[in-house]
Amino acid sequence: MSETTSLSVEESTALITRNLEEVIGAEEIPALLAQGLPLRHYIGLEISGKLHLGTGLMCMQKVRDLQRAGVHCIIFLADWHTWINDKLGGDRERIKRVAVGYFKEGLKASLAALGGKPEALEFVLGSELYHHNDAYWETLIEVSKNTTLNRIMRSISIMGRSEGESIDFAKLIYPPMQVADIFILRANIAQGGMDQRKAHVIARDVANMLTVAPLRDSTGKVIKPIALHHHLLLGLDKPPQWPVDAEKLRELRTAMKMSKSKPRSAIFIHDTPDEIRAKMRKAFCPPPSDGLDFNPVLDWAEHLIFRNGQTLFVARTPENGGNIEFESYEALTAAYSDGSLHPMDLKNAMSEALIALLEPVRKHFGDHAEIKAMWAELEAML
RNA sequence: CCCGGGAUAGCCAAGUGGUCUAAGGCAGCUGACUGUAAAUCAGCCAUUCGGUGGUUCGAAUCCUCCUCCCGGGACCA
Repeated sequence: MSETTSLSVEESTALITRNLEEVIGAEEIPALLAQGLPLRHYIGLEISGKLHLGTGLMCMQKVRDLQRAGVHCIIFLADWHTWINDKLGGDRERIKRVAVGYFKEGLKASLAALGGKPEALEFVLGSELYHHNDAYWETLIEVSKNTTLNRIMRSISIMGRSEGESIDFAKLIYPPMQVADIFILRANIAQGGMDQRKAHVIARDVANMLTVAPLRDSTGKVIKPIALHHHLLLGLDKPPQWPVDAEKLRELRTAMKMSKSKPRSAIFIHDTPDEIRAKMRKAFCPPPSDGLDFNPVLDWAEHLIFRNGQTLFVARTPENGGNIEFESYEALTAAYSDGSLHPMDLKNAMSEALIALLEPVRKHFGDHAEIKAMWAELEAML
């Protein structure tokens, strides 16, 4: 508790904004910190299948940073959004059980593994937030009245659906609901992957038009939520288009990301060491001659190891060059580029690094029968 | 409720009475080749065609009933 208050505005700002793909409203942060406004963060998660590293590690790394910066962090368990988006069979009771069971435990364990404070997390369940909450529904209407149908239709990519896809009407309610969530949770910081920016941009655009639940700073002035967008980890499988056409990168990003619906592309937070080794061994890992940009193994090394303040130890036989430890991503890519680090050695090193990083999570799921049962229940409904 | 169109492997999809123990593609799996993966090559991958009853020597293919999906329309005192 004392560590959070001892940070300067600059230090806090740096923690809040580091290691992100994009920050919208970065210039507003120092002022909010300086005036001592309590910062409330939010990240909304659909209760879809198993938790993979994108959620467990990428999302939670930022949550850890925010906690260290003194921000109150809220994990919004979006059971209604899950229902709307046809995940988990659309069974609301099961979704709710998985949310407050498996999901909560998985996220807490992941955050703990990254050095965060799971006990300080606030979990909010969508269905509970909405129940008997006039302000929520009023805000939903206000958000809707201040945006357009076209805008909403263009934003359905936030739910992993492509524009032009045939959808039922409920899916159009999803984006404005997500925006309303932010305001009703009084979150002045909204976090999500790059795929969530459309919802966050709408939130900022309508922020000044809301009358029921506007966000305010300490002086009472209406403010917009700061939007933090973290990197989307590449899937371990070959991108749908290879080589990647830089022109089409925008659309391809989503197709290239790790996805639980493509098991080969993802590692889950409680995968066993052997599963991790097997998936990593099969991972797409193009040679340096193909460039470094869309290599998922390097991508993971950068975002999960180095940006997490760790080093990468590569155990090699003497004939393959002997052991070596990389202190930075730059050093790693330099070695990979000049051919002195073989892809297989890189993969082996990443496997062991991830196994070690996820060890506490596996332990959490393995040691407690009750938590293991939650996981089993989820597996059974996939 | 009415009209029309559908329902074939994880997905897309051919096939409209026998040669269908169901083409092809994607995905997936295995092996070969690479000190990784990818690419390439070889192999595997529906005894079964939404369910039911029937016609027939013989049905995924024709008929009955049922279930579900899609499009349109009707109803809306």
